[in-house]
Amino acid sequence: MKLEPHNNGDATRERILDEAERLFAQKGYDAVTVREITSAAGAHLAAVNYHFSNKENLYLEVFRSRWMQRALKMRQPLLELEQRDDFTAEDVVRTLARAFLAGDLTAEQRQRHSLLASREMGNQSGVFKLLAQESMVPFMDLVVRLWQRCLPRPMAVESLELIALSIFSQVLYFNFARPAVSLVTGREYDTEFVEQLVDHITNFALHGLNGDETQ
Amino acid sequence: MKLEPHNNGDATRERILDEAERLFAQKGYDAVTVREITSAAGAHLAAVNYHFSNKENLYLEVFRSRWMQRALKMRQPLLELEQRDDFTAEDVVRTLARAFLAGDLTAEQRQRHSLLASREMGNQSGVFKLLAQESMVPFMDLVVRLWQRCLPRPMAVESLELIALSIFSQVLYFNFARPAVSLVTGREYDTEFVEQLVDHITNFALHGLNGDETQ
DNA sequence: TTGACATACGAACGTTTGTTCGATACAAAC
DNA sequence: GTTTGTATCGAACAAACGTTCGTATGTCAA
Repeated sequence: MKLEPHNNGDATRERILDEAERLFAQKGYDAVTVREITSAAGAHLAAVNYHFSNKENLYLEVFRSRWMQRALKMRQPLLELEQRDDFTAEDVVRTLARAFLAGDLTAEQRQRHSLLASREMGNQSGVFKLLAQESMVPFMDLVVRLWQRCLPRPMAVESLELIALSIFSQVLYFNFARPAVSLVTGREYDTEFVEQLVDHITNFALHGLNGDETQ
Repeated sequence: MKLEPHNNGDATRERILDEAERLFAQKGYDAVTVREITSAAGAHLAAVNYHFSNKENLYLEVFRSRWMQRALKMRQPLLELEQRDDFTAEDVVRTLARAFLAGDLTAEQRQRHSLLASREMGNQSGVFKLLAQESMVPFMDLVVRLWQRCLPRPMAVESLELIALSIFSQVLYFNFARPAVSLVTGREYDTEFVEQLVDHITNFALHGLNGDETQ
């Protein structure tokens, strides 16, 4: 009856991580049960405690080995931009918006990413500290650094930080609040709409309400 | 030993609603227990089921009788603006930002409001539908209407909706993600910083990165 | 004083929760 | 073939969960 060999390598562990991330993003930590995770992963109930000692550590591991890795991937386009010697402020914003909304991850992965992040933004748990210190702060610093290199006239770091946060709040929101956005705009998150969103965020971040429409 | 009379009017009910809202905002629905709520409210465990039939209905009632009422209050300044016959796009944005970040509610109430909202933005529960249909959509419509009356040249409704969502995402984020914002900026949410945030959002929404600094 | 009514209380219910533990099955090493 | 180590399994645990129910205590009208 049993198809899988017992010496599975890390196959079961990985499957549990996958399903755990999916369910944690969808429902939040407390709404998900260990039985739900292991059942979805086709694993035994006790597998969570065997591979991750306990539920809380599994949650932490989701961030350490899944979320962080994806955060690095999403930072990559900006790092590549940093290598170039000519780029504009628009390049920076567009690259950022594209990385979060239309990068090479799947749509589901992006939503997961933002949902998990937004769930941790409110409290001050250990996961939040990891997420903020290891991902958010370096990301903000990078964006500010890029702007300082390409803006025609210098701006205060404090102002640039706030602007970076404003843009960040938008890409986060347009990802994790999809039901709300779809309801207000009446649009589905198809390729066309996502491209429009990238354009909008770029435009808005550059010129605000007074910006020219590029589309 | 008992100080409160048994015929309490709705005092116990109200106390439970208060503590329930506070705890739901802080921890989320599933992380809060009925015992925790009633204990914080100084009420009996069974009081929740007596006054609200069950936990889920208590959660719904928090939104119906607390959250909605506050949402109306926060819309008020914009409705007053609508009565005037002269106002600028800056007035609209500043009034909106001020209502969410520095209105006459307490700082804690504003954070609660945004935390509860952000928790419901991700899923499609019944509470979300209530929140979106009864509060968010009318709010967006109002903002778009105001802009259409005062902008020098007409803009497409779709563009204005996206801009309204962008501003909304910022005021929401700067409220519910206070730990993250404080960590990145190194600032506490004192009066001065909140005023700076209102200025920033207004400025950013009007001119984006290219905006003049008014401060 | 009595009755009806609303609220609060104590105590328990059945279920679900995360976790534990010993037994079992398999692969690789000796 | 035996041993060793890793992974899975079945079964159970104690604790915590939301909920229920009968009773007690108060208020107010008759």
